[in-house]
Amino acid sequence: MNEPLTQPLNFIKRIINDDRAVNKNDGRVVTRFPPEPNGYLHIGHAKSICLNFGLAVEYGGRCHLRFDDTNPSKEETEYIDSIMADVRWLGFDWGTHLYYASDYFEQLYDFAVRLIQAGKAYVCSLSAEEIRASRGTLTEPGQESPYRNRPLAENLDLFARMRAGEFPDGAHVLRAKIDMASGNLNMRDPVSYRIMHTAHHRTGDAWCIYPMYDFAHCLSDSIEGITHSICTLEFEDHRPLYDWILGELAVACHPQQIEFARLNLTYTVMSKRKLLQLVNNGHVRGWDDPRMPTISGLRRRGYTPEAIRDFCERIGVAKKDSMVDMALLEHCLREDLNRRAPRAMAVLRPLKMVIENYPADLVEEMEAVNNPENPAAGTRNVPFSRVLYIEQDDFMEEPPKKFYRLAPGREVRLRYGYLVTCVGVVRDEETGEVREVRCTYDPATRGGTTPDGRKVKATIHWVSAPHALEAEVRLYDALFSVENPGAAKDVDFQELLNPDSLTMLTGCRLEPALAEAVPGSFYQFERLGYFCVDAGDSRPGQPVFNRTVTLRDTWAKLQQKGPQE
RNA sequence: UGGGGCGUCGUCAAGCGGUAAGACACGGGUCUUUGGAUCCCGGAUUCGGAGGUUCGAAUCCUCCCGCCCCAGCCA
Repeated sequence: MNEPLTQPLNFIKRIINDDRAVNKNDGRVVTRFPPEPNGYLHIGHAKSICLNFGLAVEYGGRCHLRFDDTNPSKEETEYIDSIMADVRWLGFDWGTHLYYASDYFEQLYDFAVRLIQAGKAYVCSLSAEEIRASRGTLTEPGQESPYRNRPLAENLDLFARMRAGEFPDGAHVLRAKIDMASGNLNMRDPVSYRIMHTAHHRTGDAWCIYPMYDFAHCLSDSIEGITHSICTLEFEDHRPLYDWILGELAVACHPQQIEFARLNLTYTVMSKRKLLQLVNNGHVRGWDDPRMPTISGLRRRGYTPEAIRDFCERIGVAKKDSMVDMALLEHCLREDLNRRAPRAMAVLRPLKMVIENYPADLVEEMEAVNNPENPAAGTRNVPFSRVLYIEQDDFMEEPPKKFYRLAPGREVRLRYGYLVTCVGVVRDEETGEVREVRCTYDPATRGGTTPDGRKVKATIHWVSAPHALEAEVRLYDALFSVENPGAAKDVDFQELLNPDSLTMLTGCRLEPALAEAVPGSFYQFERLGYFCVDAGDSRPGQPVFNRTVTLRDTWAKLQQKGPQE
């Protein structure tokens, strides 16, 4: 019996279902995630990871992790480690199926020799510039290389000597012999091997010739028995070449390449090149800066793998170029964190409150709910005393309409505390600024209850001043101030950075239990947002918090819409 | 002017000839010891445009328009 499908099928699942219906590949599904180890993974890669590993899980197949390490000049071991850590953190497992294209260099070389023997490849001794010049243009065909009809034996000899290291970089390349007049530039005798006297991070100097992507990728897929080779749209033009190579070599396994649209997110950039620039130019503090769309950045920011996977599920898979609203990612995060994050009280911008009729030497332990969404999370005690800190934003001397929080003469609830009424303020003698608010409390309202049933418009959070933990809190906002920084044609994207993407706050006052918060753990600071303990800069007993995402704040929203009367 | 793709609500995205799902965002309301969460309700008379086929078209055909990718010895 088939279970009713909750999600409509995307076009890739449709293809797979059709394949299985005719028992293609004996009904197996084998996918692969093939990163090049030349940078850190980002949320766009997460989409691909969720897709490939997700299909394997769903169809009872497997997904390989394969490093596409065919260009030693830009690849590093550091990236391999981070990529594996990120894929695991996202919750996926490649089991024993960890591969490297470089593991196939010998086989790939043999395939190249076979192609030469079949008269389908030749050693071309034109320079890179000459090859470019003879490639033609988008509308004009290219010119055939004078080396195109080199005798077979000479090709074999030259190719062997290329491998043997007899020639300097650039002296020769191996080219597939296809069609210099093809409308598809990838088919105009593409380069398959180049000479590169560069040590490889895994094979050392065993090789001085390295295969190009088009040659290595399809054959690596074939060697691994991949059934569905899923990649992004820009490789659509390469599919004829993918199929040509596998066809000419008549390999037993000929995977099907399927292309989908890569992820674009508003207010950020997604190209490794641009992300690298942000890192190198010091616009962020590294690949794992909490403002980066990298997996490591999102992790440090406090995103959960669950939220990212949910997001990848919701955005769907299609072929249309698209730009997904960052608000959706944040929504997925809030939904996950709302369910799981323990609540705590924290005052980011402290304003002192003195409760005039509360005994100076009294400290009460007030019971607070850890997570109203999850009764099993229990309760905790929070100390309450005569002097507290409240949020500056929660008090206004002359409250505008629709501001329901504390103001002179007004009564509000201190969450889990008491109802208090503002009876005055103390000003700075110099500046006239409000230094503290003076209140009286109603002893009958302990815990924030109202035995007489009276209503107050607002409930605000607070922290007992003598018990507070002082801490640093970092507030993050969008990295860029425009929706699509990558689209700007005449402005460098780095000029579009949001100057307020990071706000460092010191002297924040947190409820004392937070001193024990462990790095990486997350909390909801009531009424403010979700925060996590920074995994890099926190010290025992002295956590640094990152704001992961704000809570919806309708007052803040009203303010943005325009000044209120 | 070459080749390859794509165009359904502000943003994603179902729909596959039988009369436009859903999500986010947005607006309104309910509720509330987080102005959070929850819960309701509202929205495309129409599917890039124009023709055509059909009893019937977002779905089929024709033409047109727009957007994206390709001229690395990068992936």
